[in-house]
Amino acid sequence: MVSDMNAPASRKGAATRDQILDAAETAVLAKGFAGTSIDELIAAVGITKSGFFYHFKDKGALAKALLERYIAREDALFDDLFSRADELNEDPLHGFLVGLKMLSELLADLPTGHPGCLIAAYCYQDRLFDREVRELNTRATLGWRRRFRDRLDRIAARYPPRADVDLDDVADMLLVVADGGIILSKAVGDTSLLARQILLYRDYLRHLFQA
Amino acid sequence: MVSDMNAPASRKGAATRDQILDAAETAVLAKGFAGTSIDELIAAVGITKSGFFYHFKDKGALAKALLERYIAREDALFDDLFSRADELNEDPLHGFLVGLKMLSELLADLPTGHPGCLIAAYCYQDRLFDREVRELNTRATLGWRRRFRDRLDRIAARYPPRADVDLDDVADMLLVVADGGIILSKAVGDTSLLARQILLYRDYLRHLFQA
DNA sequence: GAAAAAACTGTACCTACGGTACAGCTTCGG
DNA sequence: CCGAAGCTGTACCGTAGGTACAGTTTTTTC
Repeated sequence: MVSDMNAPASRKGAATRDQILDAAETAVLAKGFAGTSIDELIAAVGITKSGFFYHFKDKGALAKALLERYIAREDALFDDLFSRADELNEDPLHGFLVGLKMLSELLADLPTGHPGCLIAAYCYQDRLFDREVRELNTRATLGWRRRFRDRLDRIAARYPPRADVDLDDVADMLLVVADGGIILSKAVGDTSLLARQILLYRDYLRHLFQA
Repeated sequence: MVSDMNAPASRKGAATRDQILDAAETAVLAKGFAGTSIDELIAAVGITKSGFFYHFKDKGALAKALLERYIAREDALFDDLFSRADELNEDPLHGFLVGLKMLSELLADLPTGHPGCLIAAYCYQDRLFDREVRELNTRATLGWRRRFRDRLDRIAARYPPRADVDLDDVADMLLVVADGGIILSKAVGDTSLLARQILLYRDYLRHLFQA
């Protein structure tokens, strides 16, 4: 192990920055962006206001960094989850169904429920953000549509689907069920609701391609 | 037309109050509750700050009134829509499917897309509100679950469903698809996405009870 | 181990907003 | 023409976001 932390490595500032982002993510998902004060974040992390503005030039930069990190994490999660499901299964339909089962179980294992989707939170406050952040939101969503659409295309090649459903819509529906499931989970205070909704979507897919 | 505006009628204050609520609803759905200032509301309506506080004792009272009005409107919309669908159809399944078709068309006809669901917006900012408002949110959601669950029970009596799906989950799924569909519509800037997602849910119901 | 860069602190100050308090004015139905 | 509803005007307070910038400590690099 000649090198292991040589690259842009071991900057101490990155740790503080991450702490700020952690505190901000929790707060934004619970109180909205405008409802989250910089003062509460620096209190949570234990730095001063000047320290905060050293990392982020203004609150807008925090918003952008928060979303970028969230998108990267979700991407990594989907990569990991569905590539593992693929390894276990040759058939594209079964692979996707296994991936959805795993996703559902992962969500069911969150003891306090899903913390919330930043994309959804930002959509309901989009006038607070600049064009750049809104475009980031759109691009991420379209990227996930494409990701699932590609899988559906591979499935459709082997299991011809009914002609009257648009596969982009079916791909979107996973995101729809996830985001809607998070909201309903929060609304009724049922942490397991989201996981069951994912299974309903899975059930729909089975109907659609195998019936 | 001896009487038409005699009841508690023609209070001038109610009109102003409604204007405040209109401005607030638009603003809250675009910028969040904390991001909506009282100053912008009074500017939009053309009253003074004192005028605002005459109608609402504080911002929390505005939040509550906003949600109460929203819930009442949605309830009225569902009442109207599905009772009309019932009149056109004897069969409970066909009645529900017709109602969903009508809902989808209604949503497709909104030229600027759905303005957003206050329930969802409040869920992502629930720490800003007191217990009362959060409970209002929960009760409304459970009421809608019950509403759709009742319809599903009537359908299930005639068309026995598969045993492995919970009808509460299927009822929830309509709210899930609606709330998630609104978010995805906003995220990708496609005003017709929501209507198509409702039709996918409708398609799932057909599969579930008729396959 | 010293220089340089990174990661902060401290102070001071400005504006906007939520909220309070309260006195006064106007409009309109009975 | 009285009284209540529906406001306006003024003044004031605390908190939050944000700016500016000089100074200090910690870390990295050579």
